[in-house]
Order: sequence, then C-alpha cells, then structure tokens
Amino acid sequence: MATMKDVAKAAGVSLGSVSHYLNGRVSVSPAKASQIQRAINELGYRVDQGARSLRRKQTQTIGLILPNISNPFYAELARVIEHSLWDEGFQTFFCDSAHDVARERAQFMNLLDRRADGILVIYSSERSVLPQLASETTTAVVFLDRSVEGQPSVASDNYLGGRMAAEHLLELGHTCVGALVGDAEITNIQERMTGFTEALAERGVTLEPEYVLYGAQDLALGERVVELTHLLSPPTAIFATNDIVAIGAWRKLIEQGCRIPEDISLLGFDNVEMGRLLVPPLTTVAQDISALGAHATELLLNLFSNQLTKGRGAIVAPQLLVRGSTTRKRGEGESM
Amino acid sequence: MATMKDVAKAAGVSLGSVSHYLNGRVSVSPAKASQIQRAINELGYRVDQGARSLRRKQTQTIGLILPNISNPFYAELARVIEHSLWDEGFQTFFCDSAHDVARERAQFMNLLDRRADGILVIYSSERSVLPQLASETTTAVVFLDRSVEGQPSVASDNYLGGRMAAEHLLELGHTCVGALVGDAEITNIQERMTGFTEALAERGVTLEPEYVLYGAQDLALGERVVELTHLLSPPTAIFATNDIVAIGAWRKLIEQGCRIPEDISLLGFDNVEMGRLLVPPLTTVAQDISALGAHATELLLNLFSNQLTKGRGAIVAPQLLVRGSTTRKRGEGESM
DNA sequence: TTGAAAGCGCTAACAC
DNA sequence: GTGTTAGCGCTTTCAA
Repeated sequence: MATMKDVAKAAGVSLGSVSHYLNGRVSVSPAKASQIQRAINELGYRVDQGARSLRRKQTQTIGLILPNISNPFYAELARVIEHSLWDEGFQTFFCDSAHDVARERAQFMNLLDRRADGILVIYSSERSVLPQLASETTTAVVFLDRSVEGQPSVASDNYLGGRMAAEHLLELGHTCVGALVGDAEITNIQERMTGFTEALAERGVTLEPEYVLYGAQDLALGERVVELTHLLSPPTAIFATNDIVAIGAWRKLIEQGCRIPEDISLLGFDNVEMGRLLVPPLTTVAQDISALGAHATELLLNLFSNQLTKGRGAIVAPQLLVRGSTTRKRGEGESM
Repeated sequence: MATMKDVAKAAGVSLGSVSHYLNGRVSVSPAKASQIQRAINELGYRVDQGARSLRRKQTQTIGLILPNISNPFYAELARVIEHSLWDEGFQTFFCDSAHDVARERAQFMNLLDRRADGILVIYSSERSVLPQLASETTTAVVFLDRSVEGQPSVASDNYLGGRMAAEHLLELGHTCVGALVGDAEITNIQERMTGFTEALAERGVTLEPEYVLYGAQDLALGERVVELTHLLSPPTAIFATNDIVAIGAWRKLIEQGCRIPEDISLLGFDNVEMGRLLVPPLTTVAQDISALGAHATELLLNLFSNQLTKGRGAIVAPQLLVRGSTTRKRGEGESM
C-alpha cells in the first residue's frame, strides 16, 4: 500500500507538502497541489488513520457497549448513535456484552487500550463494574438508559413514565391492577415502579404484592401472566415494565382465549416497533430513542472536545402512546 | 497516560525489555519481570493498541457493514458475528449503511483507511459498488447474505428455501397461491422466488402474475395483502419472501377478520423471533443465523491469516419451521 | 537475557 | 509556500 512518502516521491515534492495538502491547514501552490493529487490518484493512496491517530492523539473512534443488540430497543438506540457519530466523523466500535459483567469489563478495557476518544455504555446489570472503572479513567464515558451517580448519564424519566402508566389506568377506572417487573434490580426499572405505585397510591389504589411478578426482562416473564389471571380476583389491567415482557403476556393471554382489552388491559414500556404490530396494538409508554441517542452523543463529544465537567447528564421525557390494548374497566361509565 | 518508556524508567530496565516481557516472545529474567510488572501496576500502564498496530501492520479490527441494525435478522447476525470476532481477539467496527449506497461506500473506504484487517458486508442494494471496490482492494472482504460473483460470500441456500416453501404449501393441498416479494432486485430474493416457482411448476401449479405483489422489504408491502384477498378467486396460501413482510400481512389479515390459517395460510422466510410470538405463530423458512455468522467470520479470518484464495464461499442450508400459520387447504382430505 | 536503535506512517513545528 | 526534522508509542532486529 502506498504511503505519503511514495506520493511525495512520485509528485516530486517533499513529504511535508503532501501532508499540508492533505490537511489543508497550510496552503500549497496550485501547481504542486495538482501534482500531488495526480500522484495520489495514480498510486491509489489512502491516508493511514492509525498512523494519523498516533500523532494527533485522537482516534476519531467511540466505543459502544450494550447488553444485547438483538433487543430491538438497544438496536434502535445503536442505529441512532452510529448515525450521529458517523455524521460527526467518528467510527463506532461495537461491543455486545451479552449481559456478562466480565465480558463487559474486558470490552471496556480494550476500548481504553485502543484509545477510543469516548465510550458510551448501557451496562448489563447492577453488578457491573463500569461505573467504577469510568470514575478511574480520564477517557470520556457516558452512561445510557441508566442514571449513574456522579457520572454523565442520559436516560428517560422513568419515574414519570411509571406515573403516566398508572394515571392512564386510573383514568380508565382500573382499581385492581397487576404488574410484571423485569430486571427489578436495575435502577431504571425501580424508578418506573416507584412512579407507578406512587401515582396509584395518590388515588388510594395499592398494588398488592401478590399482583406483582418479578423476573428477567424477557418473554418468559410475560407468559407467567396467567399466575395473575388465575387469582381469585384477577386484575383488570396489567402494567409490564417493558414491551418485551408485555408482548410475552399478550401472546399468552390471546392463546388462553382472553380478550384484550375487553377482558384485561395491557400496558407496556419502551415503544418497541413490534408492539405496534400486534392486534390489538400495544399501549405503551414510549421512550424517545432519537432524543436519547442524540443527547448521549452530544454529551460525549462535548466531554472530550470542550472539556465539559463530568457529572452532567440529561433526562428525556417519555410519552404515553394510547393504542388498542387498554380500555375502560368493564362496567365503568364514561364519566371520570 | 503512561507509556512503555515510563514503565522502563520506573522499573530501571530498557524499553526493549518491557516490550519483550509484554509480548512474551523473548524471555526476560524473573527478577526484571517482577520489577516490570510492579511498574506497570503502579503506573496503571496499558499498551497502546494503535501504536502496536502501526508496527505490527495488523489492527485486530474487522468492519461490519449492514443496511439496518433495527432489522432483527441483521441484528441477530451482528450479535453472532461480534461474539465470534471478539472471541478471536478482534474488535468490530460497526457501520449502518441505512440502505444508502453512497454512505455504504464512504464507510467501506473509511474502513480501508483505518486498515481494518477485514470487512464483512451485507450490501444495501444491487446498485451497491462494494462488490466492485472489494475486487480492487487487497483487504479481505466477505459478503454476507448475498452471493457475489467472484467474491467470497456466505449465504443461505435461498433457492432451496424457496422450494421448501412451495413444497410445504403443495403438500397441504394449496394450488392457488400468492406471493409478497420484498426487494425483488436483490439476488437472494430472486433465488427464493425461482425456487418457489420452479417447485410449484414441477407439480403443475403456476404462480399467476396478478397473485404476486412487489415492493420494499417492509411491513407496508405485507399490508397490501388485501389486494390479493380481494381478487375474485383469492389465493388459499401466501408466501412472503421474508418475515417482516409476512408479519405486515398477518396484521392486516387479522384486522380484517380473516382467520389464519383457516381462511388463508401464511408462510414467511428468515425466522425472526417475532414471528414465533404471533398468534398463530408464523410458519417460516428459517435461516441458520449462527451458521451464517460462524462461516463468515471463519472465512474472513482465514482469508487474511492463512492467505486462502479469494472467491470461495459457503452456502448454509435453511430449514422449514412448520408452525400455526399454515394448514391444509379447506375441503382437502388427509390424503396426499 | 539485555539494550540500542531503526522505523511503522504520519503531523506539526521550525527554518528557509 | 516549501522542505527538513523530531517524534507519537510501539516492535523487532541486531550486537553485546
């Protein structure tokens, strides 16, 4: 592969002139410029970004660590992030941690070794060591989808989202509600549940412990919804802390011949595309993925270019999307 | 950040010894080794992979270009690939081309500039210039999910998959069938349709032009399924060339009060997770994503490490997954 | 075993 | 404007 030296020789100029021509910071005469360009074309010369990075001490790369790219919520976030990063001239190093704390740690260190200019992380679990590692490095790190104490982080207002879910159900007249809680140890899920229960409590409704099921954030948890419908006095509405769980519940309920929303209202969180496609489509608390991604990349880029202070972050407002899976409690009139 | 030079000074040894210790190819005395290790710990030294790459002329990075990470089929493929690459000591540069030929081209060149050891590509459309660019570079490139003439490529046996779909429908007694064809210009889709129509033809069934709808590979195409059901003699079974399209059709049919599979059988291709979750679950021709990913990474790694010849590739067998969305044609007996 | 030194491909002072 | 040069952090030959 041709180097700058080869180009200089072919064009009959000095190495420095080629560099100047390429970087445009120091001007070169039109005559030399065209000679250089011709040599570049002839040799098919391409700058070596690695060598350039070594000198400039800037790699123009960003690392992205997330738990599972097959989760459509993370995939969409990754898409948005890659786009804005690319538009800003950065390449994305993609790391799928597979919900594995050790792997995640190794990926983080690897990113540091590669001198990534910054790292975006959606950590895998509360046992993650990344918040700790982030506080020990000088590399810019932004946490996404979870709020991390003392570290820059960008997340939805999960508490508010939880409240929105509860308020929607209350307005529809539901007073006996259940919940499916996936990955309850993760702070964002806790915030959703706090918002949900507090809003219920304010209207005198309590979420009874036997009406709450805990588990991993997956379809299997949703399918356990039957444990709720088999209760003596089954709930008339169910809140799932994320759409995947809600979809698992949807599937099980339909299979059991249960009508949604006539027999039971179902409400999710995230606004994954698939929820829209169900029949009936899933009512959900939508996270603004574009805003999440935009804020995260902007914050990260500011962090290492403008030397912004660490510890700042952004909270993105969620939005209730009322679709077909929730309706007024049976027997309830139209009056509030 | 500490450099090797700093470590050498702190340990009281030469720069070379530190390098030797780190790389383990030249042995150092136990005494020096422990001094060096101590210095490394004290300084929190981490090797600079960029500098190492410049010397070794190997970056241990692979580029992955795909049209849209939000497509669950590509997401799953990306997941599998990132995993095997990581296990082999490679980092993945992720590029989402957004189905944009110009963008895809820029990403490819960028990967070349970064001296990625290899590039894995699922190109965006038949107008893609990547097959051409790949033939002009010495960097290892493997095409995925599409067969490219004269270039190493890994794909499913789409022709066979198309045949499987047709044979399944024929065995169920369907003789009046329709098809929803997404992205018809892409070779893999053409192969699916060729297999499908040929297998039908062998049993004397023809796929009439008015029973075939063309469009982009998305939900909207699926929703146009009503154009088929409104025909005077509507098809009793429909083949969608991929699951996303099939899901769009599923949704529309259910909405219209059409019963699946009693009124109409529906068959997809890919085996996206969501298909399994519908009620009834979608019968589909499954692509073996793990095998696709494993073959692709293995081929790519061989290409630049073992200097294998270009032009080789792999074909992965698909598998018919009979689920609830297809059934025997109404009025047909159990006999074949 | 150890260390000195050349150099990977590039940038950016610096002097002309 | 142009060329020369030091050096980014590392690997690797080569002598000692």
